[in-house]
Amino acid sequence: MGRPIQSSRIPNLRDSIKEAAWRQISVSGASSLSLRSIARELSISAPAIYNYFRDRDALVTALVIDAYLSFGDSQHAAKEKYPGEGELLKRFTETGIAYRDWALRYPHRYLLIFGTPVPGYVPPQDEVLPAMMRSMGALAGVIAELHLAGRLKAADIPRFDPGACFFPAGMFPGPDGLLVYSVAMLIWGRVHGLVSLEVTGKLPPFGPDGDALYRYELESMLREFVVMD
Amino acid sequence: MGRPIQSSRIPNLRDSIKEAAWRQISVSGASSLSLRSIARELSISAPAIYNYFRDRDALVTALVIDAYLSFGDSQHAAKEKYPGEGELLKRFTETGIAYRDWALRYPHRYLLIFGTPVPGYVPPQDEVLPAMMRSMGALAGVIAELHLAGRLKAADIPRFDPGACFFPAGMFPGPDGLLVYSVAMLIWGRVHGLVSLEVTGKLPPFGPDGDALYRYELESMLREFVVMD
DNA sequence: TGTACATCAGTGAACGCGCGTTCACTGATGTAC
DNA sequence: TGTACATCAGTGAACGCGCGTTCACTGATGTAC
Repeated sequence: MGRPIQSSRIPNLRDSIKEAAWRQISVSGASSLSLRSIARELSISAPAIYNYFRDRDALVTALVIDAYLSFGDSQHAAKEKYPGEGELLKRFTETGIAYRDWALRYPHRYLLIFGTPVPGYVPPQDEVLPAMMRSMGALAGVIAELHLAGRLKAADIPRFDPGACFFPAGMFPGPDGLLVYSVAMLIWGRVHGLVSLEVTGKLPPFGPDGDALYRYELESMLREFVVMD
Repeated sequence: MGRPIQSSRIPNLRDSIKEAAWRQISVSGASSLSLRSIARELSISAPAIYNYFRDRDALVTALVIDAYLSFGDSQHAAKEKYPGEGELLKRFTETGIAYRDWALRYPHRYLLIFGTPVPGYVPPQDEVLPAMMRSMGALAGVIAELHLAGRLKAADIPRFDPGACFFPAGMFPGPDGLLVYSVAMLIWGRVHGLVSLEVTGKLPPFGPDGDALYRYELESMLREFVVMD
């Protein structure tokens, strides 16, 4: 009969723990994430989790990083759909649409990284920063490309000082990086506004009119910030 | 010597409980609000709270309503600073600025009503609705007034169907209420976007450049939606 | 091939903690006569 | 003015629960000889 076909051990337990954690977050939010109930769901004992994560906070940090990675993948994939020099506007729009699509597909990931902070938890900057910068860098990069192509309405847009910002200094290098930063903040604000209202259920979500509202905003940004053909 | 000057009872205990609750929320967020720790802070026993609130959820609901009332007070006060017929633009700007000022002054009240929902808690619509509609009605009212004065760029702005929305049907009566609704959603989205990024610490908060960024957005909305003089 | 051993993922019991809520109660207060 | 009484805000003990984390352990697995 040979060895037993299935071992009692779960393969890739580390990943299974994270999946169970996401499932719990989608039910009751990140602040009430519990190691014991994850263990219960996986039919393992709670201390077993400590073989994979130093403590509860380390698990949350891993989730935050995964969320940024997944978000970044979707942002860069969208951006790379239109890599041509003449496709800058399409590139912008596609990346903007991907922002919302990802958020609606993974609302709890979006809220974990962009929503109300989890009380009592501060993500360790040194661990999270690379994934965060990569993900936010996609849309910011498109804006920088628009600027390099001389297509930002540079004269009309005021420069805002980053100060002590979410984004580290040096994220927007090049000539007049402040302009790129300022446009990025304005655009991020508008995009985040609609998306977070939708994701928290305050706008009619997932519907065709959510689409229309959002697309209108993207077009309106182009009209306002970009020199059209 | 007469009666003891101070009784061991706290006057206005109901209010004291709510104040202690806000203090706790500002430290560790609404999701970890605890009746026992409120009691501890007030040096009373936990069951005493049940004389004033049916249960924990009832306390949260009272906080939500208070937040809407406080927000609504600030919105209507700002709006009434410029009641004249020729002061429509100032009225809009002032109300918009009050939106952010209130949020920055009471960040946890803002997050309680507009942030990530408290897991496991759904505010009872029938209790919360009046305070909510009054507060959101201020800015919406200004937009309706702009429309009545024929100053919305009606032709350029698409109409979005409210669908199953945060706002109940009938919030925007009058001719072409859908236009008012659509503009209100667009404006709310932009306002909420910047404000929520600031309130959650993702933009440099409380600084002069937060001011500038926000004022730029308000002006940009006027340019986009309103027929200027 | 067979045996001794090291590894180490996962266990079960225990620690000390805080929570919401209930219950019978107490004791100060104000009122009625 | 003095007494009997009703009211009811607040108490203390108890209920059953879930939590993160630690600890010494077990027992299956794979390796060295």
